[in-house]
Amino acid sequence: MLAKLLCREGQTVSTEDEAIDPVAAAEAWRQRYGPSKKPTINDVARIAGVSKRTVSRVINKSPLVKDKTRSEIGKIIDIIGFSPDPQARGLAFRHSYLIGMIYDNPNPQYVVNMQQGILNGLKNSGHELVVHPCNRDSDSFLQDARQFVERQKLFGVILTPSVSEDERIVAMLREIGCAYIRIASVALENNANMIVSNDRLGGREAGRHLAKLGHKRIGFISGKPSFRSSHERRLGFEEGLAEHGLELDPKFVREGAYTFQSGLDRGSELLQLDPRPTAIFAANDEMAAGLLQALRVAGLTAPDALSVVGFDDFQIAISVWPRITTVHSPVTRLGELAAEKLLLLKEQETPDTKEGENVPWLVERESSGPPAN
Amino acid sequence: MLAKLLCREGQTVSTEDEAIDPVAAAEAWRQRYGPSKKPTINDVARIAGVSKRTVSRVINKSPLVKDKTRSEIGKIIDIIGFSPDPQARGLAFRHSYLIGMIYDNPNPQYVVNMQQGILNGLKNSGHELVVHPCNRDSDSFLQDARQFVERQKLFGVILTPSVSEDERIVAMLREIGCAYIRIASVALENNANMIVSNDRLGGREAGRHLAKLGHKRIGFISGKPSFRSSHERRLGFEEGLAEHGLELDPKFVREGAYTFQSGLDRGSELLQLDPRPTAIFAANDEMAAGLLQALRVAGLTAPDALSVVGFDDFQIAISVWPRITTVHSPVTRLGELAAEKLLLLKEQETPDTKEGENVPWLVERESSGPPAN
DNA sequence: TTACAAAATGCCACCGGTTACATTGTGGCC
DNA sequence: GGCCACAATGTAACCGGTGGCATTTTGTAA
Repeated sequence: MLAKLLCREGQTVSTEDEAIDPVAAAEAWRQRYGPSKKPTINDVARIAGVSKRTVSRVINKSPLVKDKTRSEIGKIIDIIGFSPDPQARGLAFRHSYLIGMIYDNPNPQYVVNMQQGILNGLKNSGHELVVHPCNRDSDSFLQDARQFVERQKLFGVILTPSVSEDERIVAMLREIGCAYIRIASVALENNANMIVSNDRLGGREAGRHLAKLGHKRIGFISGKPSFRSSHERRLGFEEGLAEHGLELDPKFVREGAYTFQSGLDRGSELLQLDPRPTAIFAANDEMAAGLLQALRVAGLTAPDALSVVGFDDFQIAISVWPRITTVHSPVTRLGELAAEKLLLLKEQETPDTKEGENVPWLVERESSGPPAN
Repeated sequence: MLAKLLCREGQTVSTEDEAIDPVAAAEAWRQRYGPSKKPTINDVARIAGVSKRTVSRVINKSPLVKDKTRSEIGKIIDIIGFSPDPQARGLAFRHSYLIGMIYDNPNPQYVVNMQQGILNGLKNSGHELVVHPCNRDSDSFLQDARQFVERQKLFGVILTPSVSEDERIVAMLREIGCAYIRIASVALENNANMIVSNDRLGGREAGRHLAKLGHKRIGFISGKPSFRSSHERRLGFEEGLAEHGLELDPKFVREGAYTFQSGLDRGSELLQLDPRPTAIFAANDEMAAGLLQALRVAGLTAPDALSVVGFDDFQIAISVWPRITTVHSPVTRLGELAAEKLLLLKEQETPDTKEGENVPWLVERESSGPPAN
């Protein structure tokens, strides 16, 4: 009995070696301060009985920490709910945990899908998304962007079309050493910094589709020439036609502006031709919808009078009748990939650049069919 | 000659009083470090020959600084291009310069317009916008939001419908002491924290419009009952009708879901009634577009067979034919007001709460007209 | 000119993390 | 057992600002 007691005491004394049980101490701490107190690294260090430097090492996954120490500190962190202050961390690291999305794409659905994708890719990484719409024609465009990046010491930025095609901003980012990912329809540089949407392949699908349906007089409505995607979609479209021995007749080609109205206007022009085309590929859904409108105005309907194919597969493609056969562009996925790549970029883990991962695909709906006759 | 020299020397000596010319010193500094060096408060202090605390006072517009000192420091700041580091500042102030936008509105155009509006309101304030889409039905909804706010120590958040109508998140924000502005269709609390869009007044316009056109059999397609705006729009609509001695017949009322498809489906149902309504107010444009679709499917056209009025005045309202007569809701402006109010909220300058500032207005287009007969 | 309050400024610690470097513990080897 | 290399941890300064309080300067009345 006495021996047992002594033994116990002995144990108690021996545990002084590692102070008291860290788990108990952490729980006591949480008890004492209530559930809303936000702990700091100092609290963790005090509870664990180590210096804050050691806690810092655990946070940053330094290999220089003994396993036992690491796991104890880890437990404490879990129990008291510590998470390092991004501001303090950023101050020391000389960068923030903010990702900038710089864009000038006027299509709300593109923007929102892209944002959602980026956020998916950022999830649980401790980073947040800061949005920065811009206007490339503004005099202060570059300066604004630079200030945005430098003031917030952004972790990195993601550029979407058409800003992503602007070499000035890329040069600026490189100059100030800001990590960036460019999302574009085609590789514009070293693909470590690129996510490409392969619009050309999508255009090819559209071309194949109309060719296979038997169309011969085929038209195209482009976007503004300053939009690279429009160019790519056209190139691919022509490739798709060429596979079937067809080519685009310049008199059936018009320059639109990615807007509903331009699709309506250019579409009306094309419909007045004699003979008119039996199928038209519009470089985006918005214009395809305008084109359907033009048909209606002209007293015609798709697909019997004219097959219509769009590009993007946004909501509008299924908000009109007939619903638009279109090329689906995985915008959300692109955003996700961009975010993931950006994070890897900073970890020096040169991200493996799988080629052709994002390929748009055709979605057949009611707006296209075989030509009349 | 000698005197002159002495005089010069004398001046030089006398200026030791205020060290050397601050402007010259600042320019020399900028020369020495090149254009890309980012100055800190210490650089400014050193150049000005004062302590950083004084510079800090200038930055924060403390009245305790002599005018001369203030203007000298101001000049130096301009010349070397100093702007305080938000992270360091935030660390000391225990908050960041980030505004969160928490939203679950599925309409991309609403989201983008709102973001743009908020950014307009934030312009030149040194604050940035961090976006946080969420899902109110998720188990981790509250926890995610809380972590978002606390981790980034957000300056404040802006809530849009329908999160803005969720009392749980508001309670949480209040508990952790985070400033917030709720944007909603109607005042839900003390209006220091509210921006109201007065959807009821917009609905009233819609009601008046159809009543004035002479319609008697008038229908309504609502949004989900969980959306307050839908309720408000309906109330206003009924008021507008009532002004002309009309009331909404329950058999002409259907519950939609703010989606194109629901407009199409509920619209088809209403069109099959006999007698069918001669006018229908859809609680948003998306459903109004679906309703137009339903008309087309039924072989009918607007406005002769049916007048259609929508709400929002988003792109889709002019991307269909006939273009939709709709109630314009100034979403961008609401965002701007919310941002401004949030900034004022923190400055304690209780923002003056002009009532009825944001009133939706009717935009007449081709989808509405007098009833047949 | 002195006295003294008020205005203007400086000093130092601190916000919550980090890096550079010093120090202590540990195991292997002779 | 003693020496040494290396693993594990601690110390102090720093990132770029801020608060509290002490100190100096200024303006004004006696």
